[in-house]
Amino acid sequence: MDLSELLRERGMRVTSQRLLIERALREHGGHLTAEQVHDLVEPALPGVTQQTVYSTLALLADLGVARRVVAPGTTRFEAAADSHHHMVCERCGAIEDLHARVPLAAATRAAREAGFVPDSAGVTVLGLCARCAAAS
Amino acid sequence: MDLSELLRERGMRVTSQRLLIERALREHGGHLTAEQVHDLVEPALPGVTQQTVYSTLALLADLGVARRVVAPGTTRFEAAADSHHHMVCERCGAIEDLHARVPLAAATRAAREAGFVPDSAGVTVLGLCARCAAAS
DNA sequence: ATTGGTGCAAATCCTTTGCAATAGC
DNA sequence: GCTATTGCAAAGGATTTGCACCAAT
Repeated sequence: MDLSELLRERGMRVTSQRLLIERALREHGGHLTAEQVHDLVEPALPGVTQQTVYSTLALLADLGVARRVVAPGTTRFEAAADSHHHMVCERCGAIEDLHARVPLAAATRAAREAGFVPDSAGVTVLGLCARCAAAS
Repeated sequence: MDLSELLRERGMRVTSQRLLIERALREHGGHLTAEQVHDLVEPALPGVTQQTVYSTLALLADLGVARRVVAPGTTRFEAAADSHHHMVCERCGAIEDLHARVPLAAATRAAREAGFVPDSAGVTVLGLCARCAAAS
């Protein structure tokens, strides 16, 4: 299902801001801060404000099209394509994808048993990225 | 090893702020925001500033005595005692402990292979806490 | 006596909010 | 034309920084 349809289906308006921000997220592939998203779409949308980026990212997250990745200092966003895990550098805050198969069914089941309604689950590995490890 | 020794060993000063903040973290057991930590130690340390709390928490995290838990909106801190997982409510930001056995060796090994130097790893389940789920 | 820590104040950064203008329906 | 979205401006909250005083060594 494509974003335009999804928006129309919910009676929301299809704007170039929404389409372009979603595309930027999808094409970049990485974990972007709101500011990076702004800079990415600015050429195509001269004058977009950071606030529009924020509200659009929140909307995309609500729609399930984007995913919020909590990071030290700032929230980052990624396209909600495939599920993967994250390595977070404790020194510089960089986030990298981690591809590993981890069985999480037990975790989500335990969460559900605790009264929690799970939406998604993932592994976060904290440590030092290669660059910061080399520098110390 | 106790905090006083740890500090002395590194040539750092043993202050009541450091000892009491660490104790508050350990005795409370939960995931505290810097502000909550401040309010907890304020009775015993009249006039402590939020800045002292911040720098002390950063120090404790560096020493490995406390652990930073990245949460939406604000960073939280917990005593670095036992390793457990977290459920994070996407609506209200609450964090709860999740007790489940999840094999993470594969994840840390994959991280190491990617040049990352893992420090700790844990599962984060995103979703709605019982209270927020009931309210919607 | 030294100097690392703390308190105090102000600055900075990220994010949200209020309102008028604009653009999608 | 109606109203959700955007842009603009400002506020708010979390965290950091700079500097002078105090206290641990």
